[in-house]
Amino acid sequence: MTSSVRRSGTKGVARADREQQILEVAGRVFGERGFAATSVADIAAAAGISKPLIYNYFGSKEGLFERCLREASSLLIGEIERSAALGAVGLARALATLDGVFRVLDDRTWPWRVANDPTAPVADAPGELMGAYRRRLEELAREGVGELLALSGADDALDLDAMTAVWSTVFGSLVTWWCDHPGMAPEEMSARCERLFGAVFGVSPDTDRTVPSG
Amino acid sequence: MTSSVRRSGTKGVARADREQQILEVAGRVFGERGFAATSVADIAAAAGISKPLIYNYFGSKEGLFERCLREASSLLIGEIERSAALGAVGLARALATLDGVFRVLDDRTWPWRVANDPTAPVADAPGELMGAYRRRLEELAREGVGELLALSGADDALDLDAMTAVWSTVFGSLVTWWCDHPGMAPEEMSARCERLFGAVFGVSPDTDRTVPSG
DNA sequence: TCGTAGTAACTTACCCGAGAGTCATATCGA
DNA sequence: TCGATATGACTCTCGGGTAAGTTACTACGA
Repeated sequence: MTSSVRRSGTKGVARADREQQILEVAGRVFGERGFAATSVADIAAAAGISKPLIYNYFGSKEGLFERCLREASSLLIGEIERSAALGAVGLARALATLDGVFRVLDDRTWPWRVANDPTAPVADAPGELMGAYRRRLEELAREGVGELLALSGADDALDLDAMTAVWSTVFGSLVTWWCDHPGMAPEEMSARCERLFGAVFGVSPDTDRTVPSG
Repeated sequence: MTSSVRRSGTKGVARADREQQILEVAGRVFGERGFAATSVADIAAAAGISKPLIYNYFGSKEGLFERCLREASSLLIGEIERSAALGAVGLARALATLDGVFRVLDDRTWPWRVANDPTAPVADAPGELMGAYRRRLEELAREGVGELLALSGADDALDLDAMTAVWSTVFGSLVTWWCDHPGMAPEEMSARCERLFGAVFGVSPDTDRTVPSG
């Protein structure tokens, strides 16, 4: 007579499957509480497995986080570069980028939260990855912002720098606001962004007024 | 013959003075590394005293942080309300508010960093304080944003909500960017903000175009 | 001008719990 | 029966918090 509760031993889950399952759960938990505030035991419990299994698969808490971060950043950067490659310019490009991000995060927002986790470790692999992710996004943002500033005749390097920082956080705050309102469809949020940009710039989005993306 | 290194016992510093000194040092360290990443021992070392003295004065790590946060939020909210009371409207009010914050933080930016520390505890007194600070700022921001949206005929409650979030982060990112560029004079940064707003809105600041503050 | 007692300021050396990480062992499918 | 999958029960370090003792300033009586 075997107990209904299996106490140890294989559960017949293949290594690759288990790995994916852990990554998905870990991403969700890291996304909710942040790296610093979640323990490996939390993740193990959420995944219905034991702590050593995680160490067996990922080596360390940082290693696990790094994998989540890698998935998150490649998902986001991939989407944003795809939107950029669409060829839209200015305001339209900004809206297309936002729309792409909303769609790719629909019903699975943890990649955004993980990629923007303020409690992520600064050193080692996660820190490098985070830095690379930020630099790439900033690069893309800088393009669009540069066009906008050039139009106004402003060519100060620090102005461009500051404006890029501002645009990045605008983009980020729209996505974060949407993440905090679960159940709102991507199209609905995209429409909202269009309205808001229209209200600020006083133009309709098909105008080729230059506005940053990314 | 007394040793040149005093090992324990009073150093002749009055309680009130010591308290102020610890608060200033703690604010700086909390501001640099964030609440979660700084230990009480770090602060003690930076202040040149021992850990128990901090507990004697402030009861707990959270208690110490709460005092720093209290000072920071009252400084910032005080300044922002003062700017609001100046009576400027729209873009001019936004610029006046930014200018006030730059001036009050000049050469002492930790209050901003502490008040915006993403690793601050969410529960208990610090959490309450942080929440109150955020709500107050949001209230002020909502005023100006509401005017702007009303102009465009947009009256959706969630639009207002999202736009308020965006404006708050724009404000925040300008201040944070400035904090990350030490040595830049408040007037210089204010001028920069004016240029940037001009580039975005395509208007000069004395236009009474409605734009949020706070 | 000296003890000397009282008190406020301060430190050393410790406790203790949380959480990262490890080891020996158990179970199962082929 | 062998190797892959899995776990219970540990160790160890870090950091918040404390108990108990040390030093110096002050007041005051002789």
